[in-house]
Amino acid sequence: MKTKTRVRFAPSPTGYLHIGGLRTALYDYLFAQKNGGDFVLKIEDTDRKRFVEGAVENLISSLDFLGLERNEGVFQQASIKNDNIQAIESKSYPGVLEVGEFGPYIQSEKLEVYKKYAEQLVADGHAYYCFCEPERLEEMRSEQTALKRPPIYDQYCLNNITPAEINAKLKENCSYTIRLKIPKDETIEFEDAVRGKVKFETNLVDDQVLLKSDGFPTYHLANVIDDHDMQITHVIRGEEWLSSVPKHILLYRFFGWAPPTFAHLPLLLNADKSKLSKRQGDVAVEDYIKKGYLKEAIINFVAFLGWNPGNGETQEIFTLSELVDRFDFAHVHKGGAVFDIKKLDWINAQWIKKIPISDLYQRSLEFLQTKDFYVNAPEEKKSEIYLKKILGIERGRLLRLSAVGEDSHFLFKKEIHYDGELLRWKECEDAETRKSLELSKNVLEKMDDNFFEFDPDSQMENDGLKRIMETFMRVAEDNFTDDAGKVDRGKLLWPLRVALTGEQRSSSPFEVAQILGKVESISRIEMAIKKIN
RNA sequence: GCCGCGUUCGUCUAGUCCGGUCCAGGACGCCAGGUUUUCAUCCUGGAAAUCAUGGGUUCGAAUCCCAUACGCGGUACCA
Repeated sequence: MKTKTRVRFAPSPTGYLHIGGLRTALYDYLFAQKNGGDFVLKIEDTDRKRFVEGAVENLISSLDFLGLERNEGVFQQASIKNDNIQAIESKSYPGVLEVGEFGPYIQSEKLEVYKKYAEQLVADGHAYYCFCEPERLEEMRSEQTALKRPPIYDQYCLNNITPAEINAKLKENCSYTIRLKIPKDETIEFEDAVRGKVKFETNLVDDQVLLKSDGFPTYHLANVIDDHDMQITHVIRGEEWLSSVPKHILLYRFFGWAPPTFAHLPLLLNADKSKLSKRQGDVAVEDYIKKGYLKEAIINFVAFLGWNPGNGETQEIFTLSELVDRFDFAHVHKGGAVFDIKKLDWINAQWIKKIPISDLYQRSLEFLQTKDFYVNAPEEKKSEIYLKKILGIERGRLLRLSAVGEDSHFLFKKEIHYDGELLRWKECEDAETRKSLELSKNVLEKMDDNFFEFDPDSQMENDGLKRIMETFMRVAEDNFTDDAGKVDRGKLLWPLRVALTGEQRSSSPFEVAQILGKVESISRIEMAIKKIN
């Protein structure tokens, strides 16, 4: 019988969800979904020194926001879709829930388990107690480095302390650690899902501490035990873990367990190829969300950092479920990938154009509420339908949600202010400009009111806009064609656009007029005519 | 230092397993031109990689082998 695919994302609560962590979680999700498997979230909080308050909750929220659903492990009430699911509240993190039969999913809650296994290893002769002081270890290491030898524990406590002495020390409550006893002269070889065969000589592997003197396990011990307890079949993690795999393989062997498949992902890099770091830009997923990147775009972009669908595929924009269909380890890259924000911007712009207008509206509101032009706008210019109309013309030029409305601020104002000189098209005389504006005004006055009504949610072509445009184009041809038969549409359209927007650059006058409506458009033109005198 | 992993346009990458169709394809960015005035969008075109370097195998190598260089990761009672 084929065992069910089970993967896990195992972040440490030392801050927020890092973009590299997201990439790992994404690949976990994609791989699990693709194989009809389970995706488990557990928390590795064995390092109390680096623990950050609120980080667990934040990690969960970020994954939820991005839509990377898990079916087991650590949750928050809001992320549990099914009311029938049995959840236990965590003791160490109030409000955090644990769901599933293989818990606890928080390492600090299963300390006795790790200790029991560590002691079992000692009993079986695969690990030993170590009473060395940190100072001695440090001294030993610097001596080794000075002699240009690999810094490795010298096994002092393995060779120089009798069982009776160990018992005595334990009775005295001496501070101790438990170290893994690495066998000599062995080659550990394994098959990595992305890198292929990798081997290590055990003689160069340190007798790793498994249980720290504070009673907490190290990553190596806790990780192996958890993955076994939780029946994890594929361990997907960053490349920084590759060198510790021999320790993990040995642990699996000593416990008599079959190791999972390992897949070590390439690193994410800064522009200068160093490991992606905060110094050179944002690394927290929530920073990107705050800047107005859509979750779809973040996922789309991150998925392509180290993976591609292969086979000459030229599609670049993928939904989460399309990614699930295509994902495989064969196309995961081995080399690190530079995080290029320009490409993210482009993908974001594509997604802003792609999502339904009602969706764009919902997501834009929180950004709009931070803008003065929105806050100070009259109520009728804050209506859902009006905002959707604005978004309809803005989405084509918007890179990030955080800039929403900025290019259309004149649509939020009752009155616009600008220098009348801006109305002049090229070398035109004032009289010509005035004539042009009078003409536009006339055209608008005679225009069918229906042209100005449209449903921003509709997928259908905006017929009114088409008609408004056609009308003005015809008028331009009729009035501004020179003797050579060349039309200078700018003579009509530039003053019109400036009159409506007060801006040097903006959307087309047709779109703006349609949104403003007939009455307001005309009054803005009248305003403009006054400016010329 | 030692161990491990990597290296195709500025960037993300296709192609590498199964050598010829690759004087290396796509995308972002950049440059130029075009469309309905401006900006943006969109469209068309362009510049951009001696496939890290050197050797070997072969009729033929980005693709196979070896060496070197460079980069990165690990080398903790951190994950």
